[in-house]
Amino acid sequence: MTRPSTARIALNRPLRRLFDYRIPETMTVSPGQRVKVPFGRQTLTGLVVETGVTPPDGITLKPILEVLEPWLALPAATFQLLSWASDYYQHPLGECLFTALPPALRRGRPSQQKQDEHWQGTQNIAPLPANAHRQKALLEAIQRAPGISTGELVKAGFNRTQIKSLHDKGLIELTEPQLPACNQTAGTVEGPELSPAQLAAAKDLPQATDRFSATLLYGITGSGKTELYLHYLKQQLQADQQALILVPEINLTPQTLARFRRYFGSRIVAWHSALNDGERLDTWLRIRNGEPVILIGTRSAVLLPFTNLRAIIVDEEHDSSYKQGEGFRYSGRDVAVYRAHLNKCPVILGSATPSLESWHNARQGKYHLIRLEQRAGNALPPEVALLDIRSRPLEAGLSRPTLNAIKEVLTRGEQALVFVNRRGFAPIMMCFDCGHMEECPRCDTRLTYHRRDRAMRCHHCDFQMAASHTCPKCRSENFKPVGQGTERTEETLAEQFPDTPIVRVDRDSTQRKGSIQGILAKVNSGEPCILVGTQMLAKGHDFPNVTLVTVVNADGGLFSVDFRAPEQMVQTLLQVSGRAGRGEKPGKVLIQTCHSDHPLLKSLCQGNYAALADQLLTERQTGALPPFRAMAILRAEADTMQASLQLLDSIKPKTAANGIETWGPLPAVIARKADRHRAQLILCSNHRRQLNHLLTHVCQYLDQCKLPASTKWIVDVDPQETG
DNA sequence: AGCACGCCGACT
DNA sequence: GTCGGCGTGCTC
Repeated sequence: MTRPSTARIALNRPLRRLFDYRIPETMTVSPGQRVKVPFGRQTLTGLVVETGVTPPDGITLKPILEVLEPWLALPAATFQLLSWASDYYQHPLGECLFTALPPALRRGRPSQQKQDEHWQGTQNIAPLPANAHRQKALLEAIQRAPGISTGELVKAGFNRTQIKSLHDKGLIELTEPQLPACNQTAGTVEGPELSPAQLAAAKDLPQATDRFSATLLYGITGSGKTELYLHYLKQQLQADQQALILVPEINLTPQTLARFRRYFGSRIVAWHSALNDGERLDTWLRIRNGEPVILIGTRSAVLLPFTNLRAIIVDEEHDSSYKQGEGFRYSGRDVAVYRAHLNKCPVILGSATPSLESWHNARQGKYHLIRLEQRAGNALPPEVALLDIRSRPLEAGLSRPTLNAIKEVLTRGEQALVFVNRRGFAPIMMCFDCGHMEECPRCDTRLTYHRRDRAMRCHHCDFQMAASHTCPKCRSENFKPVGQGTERTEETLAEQFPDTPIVRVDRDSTQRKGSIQGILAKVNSGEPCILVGTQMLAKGHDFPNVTLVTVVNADGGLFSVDFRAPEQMVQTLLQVSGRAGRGEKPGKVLIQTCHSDHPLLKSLCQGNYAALADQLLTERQTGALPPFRAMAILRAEADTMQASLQLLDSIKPKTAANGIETWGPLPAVIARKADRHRAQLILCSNHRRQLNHLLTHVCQYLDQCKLPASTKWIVDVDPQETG
């Protein structure tokens, strides 16, 4: 067999092309290996994609300069996963591959903790010189223990020259490391105690097999999904196997980790955005070496180079933060399902409010559905009621009956939670004489008013200015904040309940690191208090003494331009409702709305997400929307709206072919952001394959278009936001 | 993305 | 006369 003399290399550049290089005769390279190559005038780190390729005509190949380490930076399975994702999400392969490397390996030198080479014998038989006793002994040692490392061989009295000599003769070859011995501390607890309902669900979870399976675990809030995950891993995961648990960023708290560590000790390893480069490299190498860890991580953990992954769990699978919103726009959840598929292992998607995508898959029988519809312990599901606030006087958004309900709870010595759904409802300054509202000079947005420092800020660029006391246009003094923010609600509540502590939880009040932990500790002391907050309060936290949840305004999601808005509204409201009555006391939820007869809100009161999801799916089917069709968005931004629209218009004719439907091009909902004019073209198809092919074609076309540097375009497959 | 080349305005 | 602005083009 002759050694290949050429290699195709991917670079960490936003280029939808690969570059071919000559492999010097003294060098061997394999796909997945890191190399150093000349590129123009610079020297870059590249990843080998393929060897033995035929380079394009008329190009003289430059040589690969160096192989950075003998082992594969991306093992075959991970490499395959990323190649698929690159194609599916239409993002350049080089950038996809490099996002799966820790920052320390993305450029520059080989890792400091240089990994040992591991050896095994080959099929080749070649005579060794009669006097080569040491080489003969070395070969035997390697054949006795395939996977033995250079370091171990040196310790056994061999030297590197002897190893190199056998390698050059083709008698030994590089191989994967053996699994390292576990020197891990075990958990202190055997396994979680399960309720009868949990036990029944546990029996229904997939058995450890070498087959792909996808399971949707639909478990209402407080039903104890985490215990099920723990139980499952205890039962099914063998001591030498790896598992992955994906969680949304804000759920990855020290408490979550501690809970898992009680059962699995140091086998639990965390992966999240707060790790530094050293910790990243360390964890990455442990995974790469096949250490049998159980990794709990956020979105990007799904791209880690597991070599023995036998189970994947995606918690809160409906959470929109699984979709990356920029660059390589992958969905951690969807990549996880594909990874399980490639890997032939089970994946479990868990949620109290499953995404319509997963719900649809379950209804179609693609996913196995497990229902867990009983709360653990004695907790009862909360009672949900609508409160129509049309023609009712409001105090900073709160009606009299709502305030009375809060008062009642406080007198019983319990706690209340006031949820402000701020989305699209930020406080703005308005003149009550001329109607003037302050706008951002660089964006098509209103400035929002921040009372704390009397500043007007744009939430879409970095613009800010001092707030004025009088209308800048007509000089009227009748210039006041309108709309609902957490600050105003907090203020009003403080007036109404002067003797009760008010705890505000939102991005501003939790900016100081760790302050949320302090806040939550205070709440869990159980003293009567009122919690005021945004989305952050809806997720995962357990407040045993909260017995009343009020939603200031539920109507934001009912009439939005975004087709996902109703789904997200229902999910958020149910998640926040789940905060009520998690202890012994029953909980109550009061939702203020101007549309108490809206069918979606009426169903919400039944507390039955399954019925709601069915209802929402019917609407999606009628509208021929995802998950019934595949969707992608082509977005453009330029110095003028005309340039953006023109670019998209030039694409539209190319989509006419076979079953691709397009909407637009239309200016984005926020048409101008930081003085850039934005537009989009929505593409839909009944056949994902067809849409994918079209997108490949469109990207190819746009790549070769000579566009002005200021005009940018991107593709978003399975978009989360349609604005 | 970098990085160089290239062609027009305000400085020694 | 040059230093340097960022538009455009190329990287195996």
